[in-house]
Amino acid sequence: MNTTSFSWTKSLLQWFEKNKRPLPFRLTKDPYAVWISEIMAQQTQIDTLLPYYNRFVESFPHVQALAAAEEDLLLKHWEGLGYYNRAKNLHRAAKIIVTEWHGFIPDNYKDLLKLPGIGPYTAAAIASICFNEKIAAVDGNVLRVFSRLTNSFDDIGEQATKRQIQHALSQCMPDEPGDFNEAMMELGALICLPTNPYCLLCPIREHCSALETGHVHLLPVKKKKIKRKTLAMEACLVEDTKGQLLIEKRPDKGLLSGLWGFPIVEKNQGIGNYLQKTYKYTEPLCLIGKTKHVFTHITWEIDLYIIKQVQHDGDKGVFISPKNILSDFALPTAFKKMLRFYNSSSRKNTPYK
DNA sequence: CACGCGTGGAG
DNA sequence: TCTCCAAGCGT
Repeated sequence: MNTTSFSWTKSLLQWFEKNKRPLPFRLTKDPYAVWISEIMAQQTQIDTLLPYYNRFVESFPHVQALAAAEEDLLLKHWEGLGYYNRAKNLHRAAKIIVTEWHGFIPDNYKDLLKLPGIGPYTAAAIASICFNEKIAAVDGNVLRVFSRLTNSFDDIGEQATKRQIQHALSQCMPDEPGDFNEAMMELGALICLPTNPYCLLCPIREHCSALETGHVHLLPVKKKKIKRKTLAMEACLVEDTKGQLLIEKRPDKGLLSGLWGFPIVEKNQGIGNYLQKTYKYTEPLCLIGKTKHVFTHITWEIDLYIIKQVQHDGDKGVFISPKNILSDFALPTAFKKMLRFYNSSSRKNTPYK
């Protein structure tokens, strides 16, 4: 087994040193900061997470602060970033680190892998960047770069392919494994793009099998297509006599679990029926607009209704002013759209779409 | 292994 | 408008 690093490693590392983006979490090897950034980076582009990262580490500067935080506050910091289970797993892991690891983040791949929310990619990223462990961090960028370098038509959607690539790269890590991993990802993010890659600017183009054979545009191979089902939904803004709106905490399982939102049900259930059964509201509903919200695997086609001047005595649901909903509650984007529409349409006739 | 799980940018 | 895709993980 050849366990020396690849011949192109040096060129890649030199390119990385010169071209890497100045990201805030690159200013430190603090495993806590790197951990947070890597969790946020899962399935998320770096530019998107930057403001979230800065706010998060300011509010929760160390693992003890994170472990002691209220989950609602944590979710508020995650609001709009998506994949909210990441925040919950981060919380669970923080508590485990405090109670079982004396507040120290595990310093190796194997132990990191045991923590909730940390899989093969994230464990490898933290272990290599913070603790110099020679283990490959294989994300979507690396799968693409490696497929092209080796002219491999293996399906990168397969778990087996990911394992093989991680194994192959891990056998050949240089003495700067963290830099190597980051360099591979940075190359994928800046040069070896999914479409129209900048091959002429690539520091390892002379070693690229796909470029040599003209297959760059065919790689990587990903067979599985996402199939998205459409659900017809009905949502309702329930307004009381003081102009406050009814919000509900979503169930603790499933889509957007643990966050807050306005009453919403599938159309065949009927929002009027739901409100009457749950809150005994009998005031008339008025359709005020239609919109669509697209998740990874579901599309909601939403009919938005409103009920005005609802009488309630406090025990029938949580009523909060729109301003305080925005400032104090973690509201997913689908519901924020409704609130924006509500705020603007009270002054002028804005189409809801 | 297949599927559930958000959102925003780019072509 | 539609599709893909992004520093993936849990079940």
